[in-house]
Amino acid sequence: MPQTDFFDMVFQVVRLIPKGRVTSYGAIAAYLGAKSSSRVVGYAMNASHRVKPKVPAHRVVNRNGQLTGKHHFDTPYRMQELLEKEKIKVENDTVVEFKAKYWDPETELRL
DNA sequence: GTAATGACCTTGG
DNA sequence: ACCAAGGCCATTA
Repeated sequence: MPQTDFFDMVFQVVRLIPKGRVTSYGAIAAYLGAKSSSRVVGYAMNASHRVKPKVPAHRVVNRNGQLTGKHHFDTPYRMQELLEKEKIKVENDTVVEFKAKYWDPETELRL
């Protein structure tokens, strides 16, 4: 499978996201050193379904905190359900208190 | 092989 | 303050 290292790194970071926390594509891209390639991160999520260890893509949202990719899940409700399971409130396809639950790899992982 | 798209973000007018 | 366009990497047609 032509999954490049970029994808793998994205999956790694996404899998490292603590429970009850969310992050944004740009944050992961920035952590990888490619803040401009935030699109690739989103594409990686799309491929996350094919990866062996499924990646918690539901914890990844855009900079606005909106569940833009919920439509790409098995069902549009799946993402919200998973988020609610993590004690993350979601309203109007948007994470409530997003900034409060925001998890920045550069700040948390980098230390 | 070229062209277009995509779960985005940043910058310019 | 708002609207528009560009850029990045990989995949698919």
